[in-house]
Amino acid sequence: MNSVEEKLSPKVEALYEAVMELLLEGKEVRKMKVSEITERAGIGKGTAYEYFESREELLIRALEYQQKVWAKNIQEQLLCHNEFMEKVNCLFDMMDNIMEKVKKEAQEELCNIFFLSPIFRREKECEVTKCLYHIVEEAKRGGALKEEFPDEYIVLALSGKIFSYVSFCAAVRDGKQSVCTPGQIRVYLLDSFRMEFLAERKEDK
Amino acid sequence: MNSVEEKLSPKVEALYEAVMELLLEGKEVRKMKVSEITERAGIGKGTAYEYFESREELLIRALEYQQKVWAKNIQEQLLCHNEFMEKVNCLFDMMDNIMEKVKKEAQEELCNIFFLSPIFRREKECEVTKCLYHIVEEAKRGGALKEEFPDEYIVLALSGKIFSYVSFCAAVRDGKQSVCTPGQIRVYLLDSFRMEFLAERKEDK
Amino acid sequence: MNSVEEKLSPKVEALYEAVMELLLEGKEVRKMKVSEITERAGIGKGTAYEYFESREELLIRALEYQQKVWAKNIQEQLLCHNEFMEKVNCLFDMMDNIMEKVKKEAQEELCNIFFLSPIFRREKECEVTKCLYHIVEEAKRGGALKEEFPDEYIVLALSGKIFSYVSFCAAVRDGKQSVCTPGQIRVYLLDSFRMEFLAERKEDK
Amino acid sequence: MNSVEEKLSPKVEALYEAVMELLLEGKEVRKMKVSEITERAGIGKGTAYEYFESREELLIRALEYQQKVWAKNIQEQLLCHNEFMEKVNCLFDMMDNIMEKVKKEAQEELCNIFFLSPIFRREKECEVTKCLYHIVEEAKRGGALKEEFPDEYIVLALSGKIFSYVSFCAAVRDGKQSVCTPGQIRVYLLDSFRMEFLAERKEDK
DNA sequence: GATGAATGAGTCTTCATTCAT
DNA sequence: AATGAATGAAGACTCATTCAT
Repeated sequence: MNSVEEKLSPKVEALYEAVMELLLEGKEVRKMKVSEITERAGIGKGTAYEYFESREELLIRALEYQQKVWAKNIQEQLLCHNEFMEKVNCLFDMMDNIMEKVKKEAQEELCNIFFLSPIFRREKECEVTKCLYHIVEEAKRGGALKEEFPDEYIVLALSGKIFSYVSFCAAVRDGKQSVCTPGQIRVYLLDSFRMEFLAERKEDK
Repeated sequence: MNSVEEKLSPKVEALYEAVMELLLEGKEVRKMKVSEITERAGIGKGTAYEYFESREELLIRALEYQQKVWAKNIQEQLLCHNEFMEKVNCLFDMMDNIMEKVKKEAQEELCNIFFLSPIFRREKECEVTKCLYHIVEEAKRGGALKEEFPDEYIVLALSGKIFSYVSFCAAVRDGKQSVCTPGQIRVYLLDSFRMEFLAERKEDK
Repeated sequence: MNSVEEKLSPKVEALYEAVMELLLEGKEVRKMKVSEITERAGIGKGTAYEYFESREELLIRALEYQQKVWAKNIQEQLLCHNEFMEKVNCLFDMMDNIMEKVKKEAQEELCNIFFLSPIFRREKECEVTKCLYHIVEEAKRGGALKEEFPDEYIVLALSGKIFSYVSFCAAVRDGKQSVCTPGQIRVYLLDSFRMEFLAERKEDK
Repeated sequence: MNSVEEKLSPKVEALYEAVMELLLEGKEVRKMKVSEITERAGIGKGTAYEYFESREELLIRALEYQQKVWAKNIQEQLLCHNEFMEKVNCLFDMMDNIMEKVKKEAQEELCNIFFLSPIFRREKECEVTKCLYHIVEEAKRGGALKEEFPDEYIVLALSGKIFSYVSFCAAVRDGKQSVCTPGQIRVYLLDSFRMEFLAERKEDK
């Protein structure tokens, strides 16, 4: 029912995978050559043009698709948790997992593509942002979150903290000298979120 | 005394300005041609190569320089304010000013270059981040900020909020439907920062 | 069985031919542009780079190939003669033929490439020099040449005389005032060679 | 009285010297940049154009001049010897001396310029060739050489032998595997010349 | 459908030459 | 006279896209 489930043509799938492989290996998207991608995908160069109008379109579709795949994974993972803060915690865990798999050089590129670009080009509503809205709305209905803040601000704050965390981790991995460990920063960020947004009746839980 | 004050060769200055002009007009840095830059600068193509090894170096130097110029402006502006939260407020104002001058298409690029890249490549410590550290340390010494948080986390939280604000504004300008106005978001973000980090004895002031 | 026989890709062949055409028309190899060569070959500029890493490689391969072709022709021609001095005579004839086909401006270039360079870069043993060694060894075995001289010196002397002849002819064609005709010079050179190297029992043959 | 004696402008002299230095260091003449030459000469780039129309002219004049200088040296050296074969021997010695001073990479270039080019462009009669004519004529007048050969052929043969010797030495220095030593080749070449051209009455001398 | 050889527009970069100082 | 900053024509090379097979 979701476009992610739709079977992709095997060639298209191979192309999407090739783009992601190269990305995770630290290749900048703008520097990916069509020949590299098709070679990696194990298909002929011309074949890419059977499925896409241009290199540009191929890249955009590949990244779009990957976002949907990740959003779907995130949704599934979040289903494993009932409590709101557990879900938030789980989000941080997933970020850790993704960033660990990725070459240092790819981290910035990845954040650009999956954090920044969706933020700026809202028209193509970011799939991951939708997840955030979803759990925020749910938590509000469940009374876990304070009523006074609009969802929009809560989501903005949450994604801001996630972004802060990810960028801090990336900088540390990149050799930056830091006073705090990523773990400490994570505790600070989660505590801060809890203090600001969690409904008081948390205590009776 | 600062390298920003050093008189640049007029040709170099023209080149730097040309890069910034193009950037503010929404041209992606990676797509800027040497010919475009030199044409805009009003000099011959070869002249760029009298001062820079390559297109790459020209672009890097131009962006580096611009960051220093901006950091210097920020420092000067911040001197006009005594109280910490006034300085923070001033930072938000300056972000508004910069982003207003910029074409829609340039906003993302600008954030990439002046927010994200410095975050990821810490070795070349971001000039703007240094300003943040500076005012945080000063505020701590003055007793305006809670002692319990390390400077590193405070700076991270502050830059996270600034980034959230900027990206929200950009999205709104870009036509995104939103419940809140940028002004409201700004209030939320500043309040949140105040609640989390400001020392209690604020009241007796 | 020889690499010259191997069918070249038609594009490569066209490129090699184009280089030779330009060379024979008097164009200096170092001044040949890729665009000129491909245009002459009737193919696209990019195509040259499908087959060669660089302009440099294209030129080197083209000249290498041409040398092999000529060496092969020379070998074949030499098979038509049994007696050693007839073969030497034939070599002079072939030089005449080649140089006649060539524009005045190309003669020096041609000698540089096919005489001098191989002399200096012996590692890539000159194909034509190999022919000389071959007929000298054969003649020695057949008793036509004196035993007292090493093959190396005989070949050196022979190629020296050929070179003297060719350069003399070139100078005359170029308008140099000369006392002797090329024909007379040729006689002198061949007589000299005969006197120095031919075995005495020549007469009883 | 000779143009070599005429005092050159110090700038021109510096330029000529710079060209020779670069040449002897193995720099190909066609790859010498005006900036390299003027830098080496210790003068401004524009200054070269005060004295020469173009880079081309500068290079041609520099090489011409150098040939004259060498021809003059050769003439002077030859004056130290009375007997013809001593002079020839001396020529070989001088070639050895020159080639020894020169970087391996420069040897081919040098031979091209000072042997081949003069051969092909006779109009600008080679200074060194003039020396050869001079000693041949002198030796003939003195009865040291056979009358039967025209001077032209004798000079051609002599220069051919010198060229053979030089190229052989260069190849050996360049690592070529050889049966003979340069010394042996030299003996063969000189003996050959002696046998072919020296008048019989040598013995009674 | 699939291919990959062929293409050539588009770029960076070099360097001989000029000319204002 | 001497300079060297400025120039821009020229040329090598890349790579997205096409199209005949």
